[in-house]
Amino acid sequence: MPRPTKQSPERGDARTRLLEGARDVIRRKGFAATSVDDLCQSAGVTKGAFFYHFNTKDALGVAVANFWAETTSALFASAPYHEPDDPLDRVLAYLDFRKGLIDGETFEYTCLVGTMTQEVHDSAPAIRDACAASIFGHAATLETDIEAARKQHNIDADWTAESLARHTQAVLQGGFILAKATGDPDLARESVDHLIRYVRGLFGVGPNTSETNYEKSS
Amino acid sequence: MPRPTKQSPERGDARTRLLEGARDVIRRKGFAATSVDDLCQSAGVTKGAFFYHFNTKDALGVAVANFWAETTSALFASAPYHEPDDPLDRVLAYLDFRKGLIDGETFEYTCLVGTMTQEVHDSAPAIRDACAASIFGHAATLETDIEAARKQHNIDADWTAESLARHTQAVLQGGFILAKATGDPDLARESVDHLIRYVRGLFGVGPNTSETNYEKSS
DNA sequence: TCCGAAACATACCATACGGTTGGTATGTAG
DNA sequence: CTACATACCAACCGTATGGTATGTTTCGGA
Repeated sequence: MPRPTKQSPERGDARTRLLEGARDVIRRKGFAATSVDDLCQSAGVTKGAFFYHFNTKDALGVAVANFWAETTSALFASAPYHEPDDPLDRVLAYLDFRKGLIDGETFEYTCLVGTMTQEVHDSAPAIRDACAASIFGHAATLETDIEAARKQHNIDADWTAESLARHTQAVLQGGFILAKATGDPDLARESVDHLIRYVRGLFGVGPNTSETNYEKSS
Repeated sequence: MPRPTKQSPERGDARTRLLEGARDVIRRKGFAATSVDDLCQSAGVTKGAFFYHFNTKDALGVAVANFWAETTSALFASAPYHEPDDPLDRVLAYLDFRKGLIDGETFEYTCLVGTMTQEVHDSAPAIRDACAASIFGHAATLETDIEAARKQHNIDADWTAESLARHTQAVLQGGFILAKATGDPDLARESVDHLIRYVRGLFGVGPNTSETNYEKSS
């Protein structure tokens, strides 16, 4: 049973605070450069609490990757891009939704599991696998709509829905890297625009159909 | 004047060996997780040699990013994809060339400066800027051919050559992440295939023109 | 042949790191 | 009220780390 801490009883239990803090700190500094003390400070707990909930630092890495998978899948499941009847419109609305998420500070919109994958792919298989499950699990949710769109629009494609779904994730991940290189989220949005143009081209639709615009109004 | 070491007199001077070792070790383990001792071991030198050539670990980070920029630009400058007369064929040949480079172990084909950007973008501006210069400097070499192709083929585009050049780098970087997540280079090649299909679509050419195939014959 | 600087190697230091230990407050079941 | 598990805290430990101080080798030039 989680119990609130004396210092901050309103912020939830220590384990959740550690995961939320880790999510943000690791996106700023990376996994290896983030010390256990950093993680404890971001959560407002001591190392005793940390190692009570996680046996090792790597164990937190796995846990925060799973935490990321759960929270993002909940976000996407409740997002409005599922509304259109045409599955192609849902795919395009998804991409527009993703584009709208790219806003604010770098650590706010970049992908935790993409970042961690880069770092630990060769040294921490458990973390890498958890990250991969998050990435490809999300891609699978998109694959459904892509395949439905392919059938509904009678596209005789030389590509698979699976590969296109993965490609969307690759474009997003790559866009994040360019954005990090300059600190400018426009570079990530720019690649999403190219991706949208590509998908439209695959399905033979023009640059302006009538899907809802989900971009932030800022 | 560089001097060969007793242990390995044939492998060149210590500074170059440190840069070459850093290039490979950092691509495996990441920058933060790579210790100075790791770097010294990979080069077969001691810490005295390391700190004689580089004041700090971060200074090596900047140096290895510049080293990467120099060596890769030399590789691409001498690559055969510049041969076609049609600039569009050069662009497509470039993408085919990049696809052919994706082979072997993960650390052999992934991008050093993309990896380092992810890690240090918020904590080591000097390294980040050196990485950004490498990425966007390379993209600029591609931009020339794209712009020439756009004019030659009379494309009235709603995209710029600059943005498309950056997008190619984003796709490659994103493909590397997916490849790292699974250890399978096919995932990176798959995204390049989508990118090639996109570029063909932008210029209205079919799936099979006659550019040379630069893929490795392995 | 001698010298001095460049190019390393060796030994060492202070600190930060991941992890451990012992203890304490709180909740809960009987 | 007892007994015990959960959830956390404070202090500590051994080691690895980035960095330094100093010694040693190599080599071109006077």
